[in-house]
Amino acid sequence: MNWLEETRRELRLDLTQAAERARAAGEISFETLPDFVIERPREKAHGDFAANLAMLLARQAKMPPRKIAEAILAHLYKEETPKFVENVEIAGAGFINFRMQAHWLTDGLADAAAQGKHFGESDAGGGQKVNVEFVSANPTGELHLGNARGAAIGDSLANIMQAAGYSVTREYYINDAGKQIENFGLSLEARYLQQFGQDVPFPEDGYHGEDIIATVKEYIAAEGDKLLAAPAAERQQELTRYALAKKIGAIKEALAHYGVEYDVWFSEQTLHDADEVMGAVQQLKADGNVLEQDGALWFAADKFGCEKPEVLVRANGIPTYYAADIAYHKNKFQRGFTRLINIWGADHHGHVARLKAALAALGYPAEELEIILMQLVRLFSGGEIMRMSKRAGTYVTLEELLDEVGKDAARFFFVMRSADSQMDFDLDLAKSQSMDNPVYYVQYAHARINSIINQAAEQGISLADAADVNFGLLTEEAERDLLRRLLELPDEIAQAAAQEAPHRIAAYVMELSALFHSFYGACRVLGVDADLQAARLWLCRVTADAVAKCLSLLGVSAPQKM
RNA sequence: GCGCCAGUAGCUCAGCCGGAUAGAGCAACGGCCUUCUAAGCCGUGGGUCGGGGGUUCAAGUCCCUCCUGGCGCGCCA
Repeated sequence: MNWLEETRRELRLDLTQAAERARAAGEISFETLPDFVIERPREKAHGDFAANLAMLLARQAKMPPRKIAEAILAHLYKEETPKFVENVEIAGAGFINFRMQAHWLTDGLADAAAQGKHFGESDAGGGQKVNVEFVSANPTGELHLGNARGAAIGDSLANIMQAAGYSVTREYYINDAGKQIENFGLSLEARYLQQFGQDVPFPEDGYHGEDIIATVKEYIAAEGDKLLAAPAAERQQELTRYALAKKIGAIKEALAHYGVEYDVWFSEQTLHDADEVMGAVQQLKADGNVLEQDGALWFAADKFGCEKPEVLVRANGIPTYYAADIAYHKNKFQRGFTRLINIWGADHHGHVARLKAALAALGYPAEELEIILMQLVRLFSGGEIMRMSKRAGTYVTLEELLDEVGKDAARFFFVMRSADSQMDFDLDLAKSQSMDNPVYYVQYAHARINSIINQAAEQGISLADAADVNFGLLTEEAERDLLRRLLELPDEIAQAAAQEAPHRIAAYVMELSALFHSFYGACRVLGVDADLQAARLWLCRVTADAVAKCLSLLGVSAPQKM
């Protein structure tokens, strides 16, 4: 339970009771009390909390909202004394505004201080088992900017949901089966044979990258020419196995540099090996949801809200990626997850409806599969949009990005924007002016606070026991503005989790930092009256912890000094 | 043609279940370093929230329609 939530709960109860009494007294009439909100007004002049109850009752009660508000107020706090409410007034179109007593805010700081590093966390998620799958890039290549965005969003969302009381598993789906892997094997084989002087043709849509040649050379250095005599199928298989392990290792390493660690690396091949793909197809068939046409097997997706049927098994007998994906998501539900979140590039959105349709046909709650479609990252350089192309040298890998701007700036940059806004990534800007990244503004706030606390320690002043501190001494406007926003941290985290919107945390921590910088300019911490100093030191401590928590949720470091 | 996302200050973007006078950063201009980090603070200017209609006590937010940009609509993944 957090301070704001607790307060809102009490105010809601108070208002509900007052409205019931007003009805009992025959002053207003309504069937059921509407689901009103208690919000924090943007304008400080409107008090600490505002309720829209009277406006929502207007229709039922057939009275003007302000009259209703008056009737409710006539019964509010008549029989009991409120714990924190200073006064209540009617304003605007019929808002009921609550102004809290001064100590309500500072008691909130005491409450936060007592929670220590856990301040901000909640059990809003109720321990729900959530699977967050992100990046899942093709394991035959390197990670690029789009993957970097997906990784930042997915990992941060997982962190945030964990802090909000969900039980989160981070998962990477390895597409190590299917046509592109077959192609990969053929490419490797061709390069392998070419290394031994054989003039073999390179597959038409093979992997032309230099990295394939390098991988083959590494293999030869370690294992020699033993595959020359092997049957082609075995040769391809062995080279594929070796190269995939290398590639996946490199992907893991790049992600680790980016601060991303997965709980599960899920291999698509295992689904085929365990017959889960055909198993899912068979289940759809048994339920009469497939049809045969042109030699292929189709899922009747049109029976489940889609436009047309979709191919599950090709005429050549090989199941499609779609069939494997159905089996994969079925597998996730079977592992006990009750909520599935996937971060996908916007170019995959055509796949969403048919995947949900198939899961619904299999009897799973498709609405618990949430697919966050992340708009694509467009590379921008010299004022022009460029295609990501290896040949033109405009292909930017995650590792290169990390070398250029570093983990903190990269992750903050990507998680600052909401997933559904398109991003233009200006390479020149990222390289030349990374200091413009707001991440430094936030980190600077953390370093500044740390500096104050360190200096206090050097003067032999340590943080007092929070129970002994008179937080009521914090009366300056800058202190109270900071504190007011600080206490919203648990709400912000819970809301970012519920809305699956990690960018909200970035926005929040920027605001919190701005409020701290203002406070810093307006109030001295060290060298003031000892009791005031003790209270301000605590305000600093809790602020620093809140900033550090937000940054850590975003995968960004909180430096002690800058 | 159909579907998804976007259109908010000069630029990049926030804006939570509809709430009161639409915000931030950057850019521009003017101030503030002999006291805790100036990677900072304080102040000023800047808006038909793409256009039009509708619902509502209340619309940037919901509905309809049109315009513009991006991405999809494969027996690819």
